[in-house]
Amino acid sequence: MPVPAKPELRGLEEKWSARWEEDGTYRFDRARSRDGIYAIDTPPPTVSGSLHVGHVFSYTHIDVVARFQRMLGKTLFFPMGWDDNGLPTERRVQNYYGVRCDPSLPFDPDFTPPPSPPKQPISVSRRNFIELCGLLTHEDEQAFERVWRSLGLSVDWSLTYATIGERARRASQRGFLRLLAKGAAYQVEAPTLWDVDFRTAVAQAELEDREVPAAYHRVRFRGEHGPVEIETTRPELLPACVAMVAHPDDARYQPLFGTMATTPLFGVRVPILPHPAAEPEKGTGIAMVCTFGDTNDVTWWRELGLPVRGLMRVDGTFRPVAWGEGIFTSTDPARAQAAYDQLAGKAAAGARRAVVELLKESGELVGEPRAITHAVKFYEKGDRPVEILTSRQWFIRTVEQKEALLRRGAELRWHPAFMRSRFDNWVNGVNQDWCISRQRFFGVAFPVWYPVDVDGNVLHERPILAPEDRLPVDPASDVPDGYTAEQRGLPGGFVGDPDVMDTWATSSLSPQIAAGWEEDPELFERVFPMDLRPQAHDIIRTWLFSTVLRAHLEHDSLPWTDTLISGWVLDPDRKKMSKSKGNVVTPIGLLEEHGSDAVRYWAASGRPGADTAFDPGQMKIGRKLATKLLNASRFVLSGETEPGPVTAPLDRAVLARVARIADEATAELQRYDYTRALERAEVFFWWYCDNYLELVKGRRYGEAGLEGAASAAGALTASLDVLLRLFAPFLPFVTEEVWSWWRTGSIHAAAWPRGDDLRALGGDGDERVLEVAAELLGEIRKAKSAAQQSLGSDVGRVRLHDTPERIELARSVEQDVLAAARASGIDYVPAEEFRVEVEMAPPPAPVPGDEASFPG
RNA sequence: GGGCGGUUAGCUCAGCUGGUUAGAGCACCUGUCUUACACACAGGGGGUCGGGGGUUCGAAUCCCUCACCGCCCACCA
Repeated sequence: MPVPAKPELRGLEEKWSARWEEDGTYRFDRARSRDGIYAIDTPPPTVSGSLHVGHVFSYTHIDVVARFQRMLGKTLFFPMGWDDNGLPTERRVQNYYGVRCDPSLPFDPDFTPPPSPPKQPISVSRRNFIELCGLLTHEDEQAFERVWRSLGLSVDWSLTYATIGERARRASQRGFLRLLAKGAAYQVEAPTLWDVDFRTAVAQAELEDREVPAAYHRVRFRGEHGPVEIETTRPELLPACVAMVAHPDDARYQPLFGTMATTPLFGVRVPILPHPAAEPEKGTGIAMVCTFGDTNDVTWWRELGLPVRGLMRVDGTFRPVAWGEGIFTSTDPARAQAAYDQLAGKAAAGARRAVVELLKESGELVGEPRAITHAVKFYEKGDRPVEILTSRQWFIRTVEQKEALLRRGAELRWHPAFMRSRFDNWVNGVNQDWCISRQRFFGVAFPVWYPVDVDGNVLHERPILAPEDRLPVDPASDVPDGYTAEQRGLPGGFVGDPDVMDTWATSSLSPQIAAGWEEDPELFERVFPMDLRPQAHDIIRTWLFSTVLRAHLEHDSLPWTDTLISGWVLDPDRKKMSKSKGNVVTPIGLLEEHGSDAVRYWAASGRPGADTAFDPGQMKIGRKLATKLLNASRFVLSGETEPGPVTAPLDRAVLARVARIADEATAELQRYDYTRALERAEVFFWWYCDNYLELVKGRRYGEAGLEGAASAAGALTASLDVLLRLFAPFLPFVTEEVWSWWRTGSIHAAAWPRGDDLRALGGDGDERVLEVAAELLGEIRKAKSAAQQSLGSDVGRVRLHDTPERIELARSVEQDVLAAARASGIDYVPAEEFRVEVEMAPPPAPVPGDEASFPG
């Protein structure tokens, strides 16, 4: 393809992304051995809406690494995954179609959602709901793919997987069964973190703190020896109070240990007990234990062997109960009932107001509530604080693995290294096993059924496990071996486990899913453990942690050798770019406005782990760079003379310099410091354009004869060839365009440049030549600029004062400097310091043999 | 409360193992349409390197300390 007269960036994205797809440029070659493969555990983006600027940012980092490794000669295992299962998708489907899942409804094969979501959500069966989830995520995934292709991600799209896909379901279920077999997973009915809006259990890793207003209420209990006061922010849990605790060494309460107290309003007699977790400085130093207000309550409940009086339902409201018997025994059942009736059916906030009113009336509230602001645990996607409810859930043992996980974290190579401390911090703070079951619908089912005995009791302790060769199974529709479909739910029959797995329980197996674990042993052996896990820092405690855990338990290894952590994109005001703003600045809009290479340039300016400001200015600079590459390349490639041996000192010097730059950039990229690699190449490239191209221009046009022109052409093409390849991972479109003008094949399949190749071509060029020539030229330009003259104007003689050593170097490039400066000659004056005098007026008429003279 | 990162020109950031007058780009000012590029080129102004101590012949760079910003974790009766 000839060099265009007026090269343009416009349209390169469509042109080249289509060509790459057609040519299979990024196809993984599964025939290669392990050491010829670079495998990436690509983050599967959550398919529950749109991609945002942060995605463009961090996936560019991944792609730069991928392209670098590919050019080093590796075949890239670079899959794309779609994280489409889970709550975000359910929530989006509910809003998008205006539906709500009701598992009690039968499947309606004819159901189609209304064109626009109705005000009142339509209840649909679980299967209808799941089908809608599949429908919407499929659409989203196509839209995502378009953005990724337009950004230039060099993924092999034939390796795509989805976390709700069959392969992922099979891997998740197999992984679960394996854990169960080795005792690393278990089921228990116990107090669990619970989101009352989503009505599901959640995991410790999915919690976040939020500052919310609250109030301390001082409440008076009746003790055997007088009143005992506690302080609480959750007076509504008073009816769930099962004990009072104080520190064993607390002299104020030591006399009370072993005695009973009676709760206000409800008249329940509770023991006063010592426990070291009670802190004398907090509140009144004695606390009420409720089932359950927080994790402390759970500890006290367990360690002190207290009973459960669970009052909260799965939706966060207080269930109606009859006071008087058993756990609801009261010294005054009528009063307890009357009080509780004010709470029943209410959620926490309403119940709190009711209780406070009642306590005020009864005089059992001491003083006024004291307003405070404190941090409360929320499910990260939730709107109300998490509660602790007793329920039956599946867990993976993590607490007993803490030491092993810390060792794995130390084994892993972190980029940047300091990010490891986040992992260590989190592992050290793990205090409960990982709850992996969710009371939701669009997720991977547990491959488990339970027998139902003749009395209709579900025998949870005797789960019927699906055999591995039946996976994936849906226990809601599939029937366990030895039973018939008619026996579902009947005495003597069976029931399916109703829950689905936490989405992290699936994505923690992303390397295994992508690599064909147990399904494609040849592939698995070649790509697992993988080379790289790229991801953002906010999910170290979830995705990275859980992936390391699963690989450790299942394969006794790390899932990858290296991890590359990306930062966040920040607003100009230094806050994390919010969803709303991220949606205003859509990735497609950005790519269209600035061009993909330019946006990638901005992204690559964000160092590993560094939060980076959203900066259109940086994108403009990237676009300038891409344009400059087009124009400079046009100059380099449009000469008349064929490249020949590189003999001119200036040319040999520039090859030496380019060789050094290439080696430096290579070293940075090998350290995963793509930002510095880009900066090295970029700074040099601008210098190269402004100085070397100017100095060599005349000779390249043949002003100094054929040999000089051939040397220039040889150095120009050789250096451009290397520079293009150095930029290729960052600016894949423009570099491919220029490459196509004069080379065959894709630049992205070309070999990564090595300094030694250039050194072989140019011999041992002396780089100092470049400095001397550029400084000399600079001084002459300065003189023209000061005289407000065009840089193209002619000047007279130039007198260079410099050290003898540098004068020698200058002599070797004299013709190049004279041509670039449009000066008539150079006089050399040995001196201590570099100084240049320029005779501005050109000689009136060149007279042969006439010596120019300087004034003074 | 524990930890991690940051604080360098108006803005975005380089400055890695301490070494000559602290750099780049953007923005600003002044020139120049010079046959690759005006999406360009040349020139210029602009910083007590967050504060305070210390080590050193020498500190933006190493140590201590404080402050502020951001994040992670823990606690939240």
